[in-house]
Amino acid sequence: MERIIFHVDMNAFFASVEQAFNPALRNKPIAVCGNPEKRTVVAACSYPAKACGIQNGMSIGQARWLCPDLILVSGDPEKYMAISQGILTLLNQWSPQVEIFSIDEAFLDLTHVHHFCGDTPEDTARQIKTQIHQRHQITCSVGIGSNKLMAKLASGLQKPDGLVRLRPTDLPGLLKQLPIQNLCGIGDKLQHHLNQLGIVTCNDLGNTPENLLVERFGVIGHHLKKMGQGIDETEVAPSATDAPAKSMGHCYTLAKDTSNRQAIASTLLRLSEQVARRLRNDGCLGRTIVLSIRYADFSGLTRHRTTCYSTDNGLQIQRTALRLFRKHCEPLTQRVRMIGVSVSNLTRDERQSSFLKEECCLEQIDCCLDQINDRYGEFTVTRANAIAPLVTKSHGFLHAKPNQQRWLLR
DNA sequence: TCTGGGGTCCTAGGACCC
DNA sequence: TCTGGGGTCCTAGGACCC
Repeated sequence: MERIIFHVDMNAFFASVEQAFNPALRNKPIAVCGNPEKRTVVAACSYPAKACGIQNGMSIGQARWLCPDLILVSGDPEKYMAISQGILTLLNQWSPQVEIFSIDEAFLDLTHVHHFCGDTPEDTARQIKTQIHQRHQITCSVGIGSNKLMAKLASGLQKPDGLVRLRPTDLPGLLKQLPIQNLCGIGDKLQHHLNQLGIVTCNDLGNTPENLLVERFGVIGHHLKKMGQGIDETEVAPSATDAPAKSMGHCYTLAKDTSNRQAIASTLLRLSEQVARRLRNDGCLGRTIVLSIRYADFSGLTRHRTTCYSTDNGLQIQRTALRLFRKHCEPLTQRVRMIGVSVSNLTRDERQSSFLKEECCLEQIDCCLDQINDRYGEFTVTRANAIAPLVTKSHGFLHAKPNQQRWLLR
């Protein structure tokens, strides 16, 4: 039996949500980004903005150059997550097999649903689109195919507000022209390597001898060959909405590239505190600390260290991250552009080690910090050395010194 | 005009055990 | 006493996604 797989893809999701909440933004070129005062890029843009040539990932300067009337909106991830949850609830009413692919995309397996009811898949898709629009005032494109690969390709063929069904008989014509980078899973690096082998279209990929692909790319060679032929046997795997996170992290692009060690250490501490706060909020402890660095020339590295203990303490995370930095990045040969800290190897917090004196003390401090920052906002109180380079005479120091730390009250 | 941020998954390779 | 080979687990690092 031919499978009936839907790929539901929200159109310009973040921008559409902002327009739904603020009618004054509708039908205008808008771009959702980070803090427009800092180095940031376009995370999503409306269709009038796309018409000016603006694309996701583009710098704000370039976007403004292309579209001087562009309206910049600072993104609100919590709002997008709430809408995404609402859409997921709606999709779950259509099939028990719904796989969340990202905040604005999902796969549905409707094979058995359509086996038992009279509606065509296209009818169902139209009903889903109508429901989403009525409830959230945003449009989506639905792709229908006999597997996830084809469904995703189909949804990309008509935007915005599209509905495309690809049947197996449509495949040969489509794959003949389609560039390989349109396939989900082929990014810049893989595309470059494949192009070097003369493989440009999906058809080229599907016709390449499998042993050549395996020889060049290892085990993914088998998978690449199938992708080029439009074959995808993977199931729609229902996502557990309460599945625990596998890692948590934050990264920060500095206002200016720097080789100032104190600024780097402060940023590491600030990021570590942010990560630690999330770990505590989610009741998690992490054992592997990951440092990511991007240099001025955009080269970068990622280095891990797995510790013998699990932690949710910002200072402990920062110490490990700093050790990684000293070991792998110093002496610095060029300025640092971006710094990231994340924690993986997560477990539930059982507080088995909390009887250790130092940890008890650190936990109490963290608890107080969380209460203050929850009430008055992030970074109301933080370790002074987390923002030391930013401190001016106008800031007030609070000279409590638990563990030889200084605290800064904003 | 000058390139963000938050994740997951996969593979290679080493350590370890039987 | 010395040691092959298979399997599993863990870690590190990169590629990829939106």
